[in-house]
Amino acid sequence: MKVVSLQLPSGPSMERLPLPFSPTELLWRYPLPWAPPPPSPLGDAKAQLPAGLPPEPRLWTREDVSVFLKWCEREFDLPNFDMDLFQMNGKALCLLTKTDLGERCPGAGDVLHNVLQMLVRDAALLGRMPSSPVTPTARAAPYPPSPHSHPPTPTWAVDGFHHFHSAAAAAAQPNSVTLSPAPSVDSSGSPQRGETMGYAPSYAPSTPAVVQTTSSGSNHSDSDEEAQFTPQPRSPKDIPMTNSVSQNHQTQQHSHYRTQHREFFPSDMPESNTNGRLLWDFLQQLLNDPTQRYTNYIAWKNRETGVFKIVDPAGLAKLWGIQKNHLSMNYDKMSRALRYYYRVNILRKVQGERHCYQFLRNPIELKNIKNISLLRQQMSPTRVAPQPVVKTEMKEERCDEDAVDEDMPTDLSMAASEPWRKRARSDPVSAPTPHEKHRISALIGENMLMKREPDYTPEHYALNLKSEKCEQ
DNA sequence: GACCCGGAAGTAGT
DNA sequence: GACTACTTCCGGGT
Repeated sequence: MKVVSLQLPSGPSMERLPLPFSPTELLWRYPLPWAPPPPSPLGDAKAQLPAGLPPEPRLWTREDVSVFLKWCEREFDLPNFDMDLFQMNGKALCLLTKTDLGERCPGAGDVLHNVLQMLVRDAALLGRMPSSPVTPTARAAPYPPSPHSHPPTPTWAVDGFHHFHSAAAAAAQPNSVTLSPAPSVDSSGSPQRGETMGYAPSYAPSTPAVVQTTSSGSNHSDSDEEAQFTPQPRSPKDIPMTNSVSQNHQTQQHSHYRTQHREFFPSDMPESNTNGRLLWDFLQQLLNDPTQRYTNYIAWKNRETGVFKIVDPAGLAKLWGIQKNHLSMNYDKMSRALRYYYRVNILRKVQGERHCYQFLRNPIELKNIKNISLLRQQMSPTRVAPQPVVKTEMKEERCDEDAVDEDMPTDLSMAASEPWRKRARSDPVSAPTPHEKHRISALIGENMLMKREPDYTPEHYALNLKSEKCEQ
């Protein structure tokens, strides 16, 4: 067995950087934090890479990965890899940590990892790769620069990133991440080459799962919670291993999930102007995942009307916490954030149904709003009428609330908290004083009559875009 | 007890 | 420093 003594320079705190900046992501963001780079010990090996194998590992297809692994077996005299554990593209492969790789191919993880790191680094050196792991070319997509210009897709449920993907799809494809075992309902794995639902897989969020807890020592004091967070497979289909499976295999699964998690909504995600950093966007992206990989966490109840259900509140909160690097996130906290969206009419609660919410705004509309607080300028003074899909039993429940919310403020910021809005239930008589009313009016402004009308219907969501376009 | 609500203060990023 | 979008904590209602 050849000895590959690759001394990868260890970047500054690379492995200790908390999510969402995984070591791998850091590598992408800051490809060469340790300049000047040492000469690549892989120089020879690279020259011997199988013909047709792109020098940039992150551009590899699954087939390329297979070819590469086979090549590694031969070249470095490694034990045969279990190819089932490497059903992924190059980008996903590069996301695997040394530990991950070691779990998948005991005894060869270091070698594989170092080879990959070298290839990645050298590719970055050559400027072959963009700074982001995610759909770099999508930036050229015709994302409307103006908050009032909208892409042409009229159906909001499809979500804005549909067309953005479409535009960038072809060029972005090589950078999509496909991981295996595929968490998708699609047993064939994550979408490849843009075949699913007409979406291009330029952005393929990985299955949310357990965060890295052991390898790389990357996380901090919240690791206790992290350790408790176990992957929640969507269906029996998604559990390729059963209890009878060896611990080793489970570890590999675990590792797999960890790896996926590190890729969760990389911050350079081009599909929106918020990159999943905003909660509504995060939810939208989970909901609109082309392969429906997150339906075990959150799922549409009625996509047309924006009604969705949080299937696994705790799990979803964990995901959100990981996304925001608030690892102590729980549903209580996340739901508080959701409740702030009530104010700006981004969300409403579907009364009478647990964990059910409704988007009140077209995601494209939201994505074109650079600043949520701008919504205060778009607020209709009247609350949205209950949507038809909401269960009838809720209607009574809504009554008092609607009355209370009549002059609902529109500012999401804490600076504009709601002195006039006493607790609806505990203090139903507290109404805005004249002075407060005045302030509300000032907040609402004049020119911001929303497209939503008092008799707002779900159809408005779909039509909202259209009408806005026409107005322009 | 879980869910839901919203006030209040704090925080990280811009 | 102002602002945003939460996060955290909490008391209270369902």
